Amino acid sequence: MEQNSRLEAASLTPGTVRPGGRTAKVRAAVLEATQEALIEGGFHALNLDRVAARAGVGKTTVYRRWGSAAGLVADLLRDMAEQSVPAADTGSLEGDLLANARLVHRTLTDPRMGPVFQAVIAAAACDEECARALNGFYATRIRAWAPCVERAAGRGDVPVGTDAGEVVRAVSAPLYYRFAVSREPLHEADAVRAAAVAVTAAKAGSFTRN
Amino acid sequence: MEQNSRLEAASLTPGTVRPGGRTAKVRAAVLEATQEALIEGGFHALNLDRVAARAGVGKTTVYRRWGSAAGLVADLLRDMAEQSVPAADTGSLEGDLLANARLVHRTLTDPRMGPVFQAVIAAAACDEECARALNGFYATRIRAWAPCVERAAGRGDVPVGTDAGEVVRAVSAPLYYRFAVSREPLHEADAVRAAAVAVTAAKAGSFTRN
DNA sequence: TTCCAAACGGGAATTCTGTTCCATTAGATG
DNA sequence: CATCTAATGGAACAGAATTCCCGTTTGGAA
Repeated sequence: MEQNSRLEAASLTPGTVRPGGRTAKVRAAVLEATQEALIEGGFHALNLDRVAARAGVGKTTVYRRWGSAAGLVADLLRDMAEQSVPAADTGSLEGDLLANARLVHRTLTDPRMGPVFQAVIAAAACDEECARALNGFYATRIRAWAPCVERAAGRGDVPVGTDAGEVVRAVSAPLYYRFAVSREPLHEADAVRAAAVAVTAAKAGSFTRN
Repeated sequence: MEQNSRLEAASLTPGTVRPGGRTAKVRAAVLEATQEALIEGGFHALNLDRVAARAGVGKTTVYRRWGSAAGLVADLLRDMAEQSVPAADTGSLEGDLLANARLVHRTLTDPRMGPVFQAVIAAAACDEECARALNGFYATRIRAWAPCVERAAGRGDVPVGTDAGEVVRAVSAPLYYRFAVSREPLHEADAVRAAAVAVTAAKAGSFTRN
């Protein structure tokens, strides 16, 4: 019985019974190689065979543990979600949301991070598991930045009942829209405007619940 | 010389020398089949072979004229950009932007159009030609809706110098952000809020140029 | 109406992607 | 430190995607 369950666990998700040492090294190398491949060729060009070669790992291992291009990206997203970046606390809603807008702008225009985000958005559009992973990634980020708005509500800068998450989303949305949807170039001014619009609307009570 | 240029044109872009009759029928059938395939399986599962079969067309033709999955989507996008939908004119900025927000919401949640937009966003993230085509599609839509904001400026509802395009983008952005980036469910309330936020910020002058 | 070549279509040949088998390596447990 | 087996890696294999070849159809100009 006990032996059976161990066998079952192993056959279902390789890499979970012996997570230490080699297995962890392999995962790190594969995710690193995946990210490099996404930067160079995007999601469509992601190839398990080449990822394995670049990671210096047998391709059988990659096929067994991740199964598909989408599986690789989903795992990369889970890895990315764990690396938290601290939210700002400048003392004013304007300052905090501007810091957020600049961070998003800097990330999306970064020559390495930009292509990675293009790729994970594409992967999420192609695969349900990736979509859930991407959703989790942003849920984490939104939760991390919501306190900025809650502090502003505490100071009386925005109405009580303001949906903090919605305000945070409103800052990112115009930047991601240009980046992934309308495919227009992103400028610093877009980040400044996004923050300003969110602050104005929040103070006017456009984000209150109900 | 003349014969040479004709030959060259034919070898470069099949379907441009004799665009009438059969060629046009084949294109229509292939783009229709492409859309159906995207609805069913998304961009990642788009297969030139199956598209050809579904369109009732030789697969050689599809490979020759479109070359790749990205080529098919890019042409589909050019076709979609040509089909214009008229913008609203309700007499108020609130009414016009709410109509726009509802239209976007309805489109993205439509069981057929939703998957198509997921697919073209994914394709644009994978391929430069698709990215340009998608950019052209939204440039057309934004241009079509900008007059709503310009009329509001004429009425004195928003400051002179308000960037009409930016206001229109601001309405779509939160909806597309949920749809394609954070992958959260879209509700009617999101559309209403998006329109309200854009109106509030526009009236406050957050979208003025310079 | 006639003619020419653009565009198409079917099938073979090729290339590339993904899968399976089995021997080898190395965590974990006592 | 000995043992057991999870996890890995190389190689052969199977299957799908793409290209090539060449005959057929058809749009459009004379």
